[in-house]
Amino acid sequence: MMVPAPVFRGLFPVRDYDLDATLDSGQAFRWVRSGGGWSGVLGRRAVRLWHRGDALEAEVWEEPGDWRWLREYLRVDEDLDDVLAAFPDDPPLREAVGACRGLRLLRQDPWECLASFILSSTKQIVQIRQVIALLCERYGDLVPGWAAGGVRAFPHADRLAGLSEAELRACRMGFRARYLGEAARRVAGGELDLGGLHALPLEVARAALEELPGVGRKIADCVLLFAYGHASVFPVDVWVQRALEELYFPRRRLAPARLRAFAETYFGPRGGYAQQYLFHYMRGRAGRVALGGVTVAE
DNA sequence: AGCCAGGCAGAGA
DNA sequence: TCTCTGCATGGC
Repeated sequence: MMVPAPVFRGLFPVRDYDLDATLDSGQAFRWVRSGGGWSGVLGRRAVRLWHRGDALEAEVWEEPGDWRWLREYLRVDEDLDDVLAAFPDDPPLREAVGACRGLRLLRQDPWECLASFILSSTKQIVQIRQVIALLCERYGDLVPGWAAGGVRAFPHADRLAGLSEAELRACRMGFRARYLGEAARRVAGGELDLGGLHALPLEVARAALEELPGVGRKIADCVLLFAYGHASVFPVDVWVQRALEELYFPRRRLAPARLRAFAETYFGPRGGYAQQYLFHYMRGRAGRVALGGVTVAE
């Protein structure tokens, strides 16, 4: 079987960019490790990425134009020093940043981001990946890529809007099927204008997202942070809640709303970045504890 | 074999 | 405002 060779190549100088941490930090769910790098699909473009010394290398199968679509997704022009300088200077955050310096936020497509996080509720990240992979395999358009027959794009809202709840449930998404279907119908029907949210103030955009069934504060905040670039937004999930309670409020129990209120003032205008470092730090630590459980007995 | 997962909605106090 | 519960599914 002939596997088409990528025909276009781009090189993007970067500093402090940890591609592995970034693409495997639970903000995007379709990147797969391959050939020492990563394979994924952005919009209708298949992309492979590698970290090469002081640059990121990209391969694509269609005319890339000025590459702006990729530079903006990866935020290669964002200066990490500026981001880190906006953090409060405290031991927990220093530790978290030290563990994965170079972790970045992406700038994702709003529909894919919204749909993905609707599917994320009470699911492990591995499972979210599986459900999304299945959804794409069944309902995504084929685009030129690393496989001979093409690779699957993320399904458009209007494609999913035409599916029955049973068809969605068959992608193993359980009770989230009703939520995803309804979101797809409202987006496809123009009732929710995702493009228009860019121009709206943060609170208005958040309220618009929370109108969707199955979308509460946490999922709305993930979309506002990961797709719309609202850098101060601080999504609080179970991991981040654990991190805040353990690192900032040991032996106290705060209601989620109070924890969020603390986080959004304390972590400042780039709080969303701080949140991502804490999230990744806690996940990595949990993994190491699980793996190293035997060797701890010294 | 259970516990729990990048939550949310609805009900009840 | 806060707490409790049901919800599908499957990894570990």
